[in-house]
Amino acid sequence: MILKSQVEWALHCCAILAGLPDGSYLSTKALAELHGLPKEYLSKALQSLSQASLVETTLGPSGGYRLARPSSEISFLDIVEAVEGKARSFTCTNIRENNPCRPAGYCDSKPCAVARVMWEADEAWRNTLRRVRLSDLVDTLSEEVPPDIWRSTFEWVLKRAG
Amino acid sequence: MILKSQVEWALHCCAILAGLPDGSYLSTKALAELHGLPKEYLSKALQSLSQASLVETTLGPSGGYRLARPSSEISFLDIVEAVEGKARSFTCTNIRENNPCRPAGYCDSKPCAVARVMWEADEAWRNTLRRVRLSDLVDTLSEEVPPDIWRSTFEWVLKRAG
DNA sequence: GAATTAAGGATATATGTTATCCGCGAATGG
DNA sequence: CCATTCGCGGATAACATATATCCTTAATTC
Ligand code: FES
Ligand code: FES
Repeated sequence: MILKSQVEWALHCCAILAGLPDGSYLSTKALAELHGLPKEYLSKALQSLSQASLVETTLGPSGGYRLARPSSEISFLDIVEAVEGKARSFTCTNIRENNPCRPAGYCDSKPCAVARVMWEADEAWRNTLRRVRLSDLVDTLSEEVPPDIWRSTFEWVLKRAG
Repeated sequence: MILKSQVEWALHCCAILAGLPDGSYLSTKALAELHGLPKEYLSKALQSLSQASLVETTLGPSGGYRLARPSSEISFLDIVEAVEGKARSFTCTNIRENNPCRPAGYCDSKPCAVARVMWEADEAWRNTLRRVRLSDLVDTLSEEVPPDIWRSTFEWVLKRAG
């Protein structure tokens, strides 16, 4: 069980978009250069964010992406699910139905106890991600990233934002 | 992010092994028939359990698998990690190092804030699985599975256990 | 009109999952 | 001793998914 690397990309890109001034956009090209990522493939991740209505886009020169909502109203889970999908990590294939001792046509009243535990763990994972807002991440980063790097990064970004 | 189907298989097999009388073994063949699974491939999952020292094996006719510890001392996490591996679901590829605004040779003091949140969620998932014991599963199943199916299943199993 | 952009389709490659087959050595039962 | 039954590990193939690139289209800017 491994998450796509696109998850890391999308989270970092959203953190950058959260720091943009209102009304300006940042292009895939800039985000790819900033993070050293393949532009074409990063574009797929950003499209996922767009389809999930987490970001808005505009075309043409000075076009690109911006957040569709304030960063305090976007959770880690929103971003992770946009890229990774909302499907649960554990899928029950109902192997209990193959038990040869079962009467034919017997129908279970509940989902399997095994699956319920696995789904509970999945929910715990999602709840953790649900509780962390994008704005929390930006707060943490602005504390931890050395001020000169933080500043020069946003100068770099603003130079390319439309 | 999706778990292997072997996880479902291993958990169900362990639940059966937990119901075996002391000292007896159950073969891959029996476990595969009981759950309608490909014998050869299920064998790989059981080998993983064996390598993790969750089960003990013996060879020859009347050989097979049994739990290496009481079911109250085996957690869901033990079983899931045996099959799925202990690696975290999120791997940080350090894309922050590619920031062109970074001074060359700058070294981060902490893991990235993004990764820390993802790892925290991973821990929440593992903690949920850690808290559930195999014996808890057996208790739940013995309550929920209709008594006649439960009984005939173990008759079926005992007939094949060595 | 020329340049730039996001979007989406097609395609290729790498990796991981699922599955099967085989041979080995150990244990059992006759 | 011998045939059978096992777990174990290696090799291999089929299939799905993740990663990556390329191309076309339509919208936007200047
Ligand atoms: S049958 Fe699917 S988890 Fe039990
Ligand atoms: S650099 Fe890997 S999660 Fe931030």
